[in-house]
Amino acid sequence: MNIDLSSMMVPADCCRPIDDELTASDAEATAAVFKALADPARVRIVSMLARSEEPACVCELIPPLGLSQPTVSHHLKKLVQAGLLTREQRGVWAYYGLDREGIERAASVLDLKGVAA
Amino acid sequence: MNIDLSSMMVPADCCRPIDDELTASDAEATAAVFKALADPARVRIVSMLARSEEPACVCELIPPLGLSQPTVSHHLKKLVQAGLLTREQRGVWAYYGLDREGIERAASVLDLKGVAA
DNA sequence: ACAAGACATTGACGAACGTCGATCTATCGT
DNA sequence: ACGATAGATCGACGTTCGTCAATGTCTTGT
Repeated sequence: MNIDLSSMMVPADCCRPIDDELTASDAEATAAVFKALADPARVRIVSMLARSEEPACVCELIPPLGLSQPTVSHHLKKLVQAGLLTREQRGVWAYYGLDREGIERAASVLDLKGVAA
Repeated sequence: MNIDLSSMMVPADCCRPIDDELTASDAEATAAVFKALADPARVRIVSMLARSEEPACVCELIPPLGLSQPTVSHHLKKLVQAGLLTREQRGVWAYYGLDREGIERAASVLDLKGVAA
């Protein structure tokens, strides 16, 4: 009682695992970048810096965010660690700017063109 | 002892708040999408579906993920709610596929071209 | 009608996260 | 050297998240 699997339209043999071409560490690294953007405050920070072109210091960001200074510093650190922001010390002030390269790298992950057929 | 502020190279008048052109709810909505992608398992799910073109049923996803069935269902629900995946019931099976439109909408947020000068 | 299978939902638990007040560090002007 | 200020770090708190076992729901075949 052999069955020709190739001729079946509806796969009764569902549940054959499809291969994951993404390593566990690759997925973790990608998720880490999105995790950095998974907070309203950090989205607003990136949004503000994207429109200012020139870097901004921390004190400029605190009022519009409505958060305490330590909290803003915390978010900025997360974004720098994710490679989305750059930090530059100018005297007493710390200036944060967009890491265009990092942003583009994150955007390329969502690029569906060139993937699959 | 008047001071000409416009001629100062270093802004002693730092810390003037820059305006946030993104509403709080807008930032929250954007963050919600990234939050859906802020997990290694969900990144792998999207990655797998991006390469398969045709939707896949849950049972196909469980083995490569190495997670329990309820956990996989949980992740799939999150991705659907974020507008990144579509769900279609075919008999006993539930087929999940990429929501290309949703993915592109998320990617457009990271698009720096057209923003700032 | 009934049993089996695919998937969703619930409840519980530990880990990670966002937030703040308090404190520490570093830089500048006097 | 000192006081003032920008920003980072620490410690603690409540909340959210990822995970699983157990259970529920719905569809299919007998």
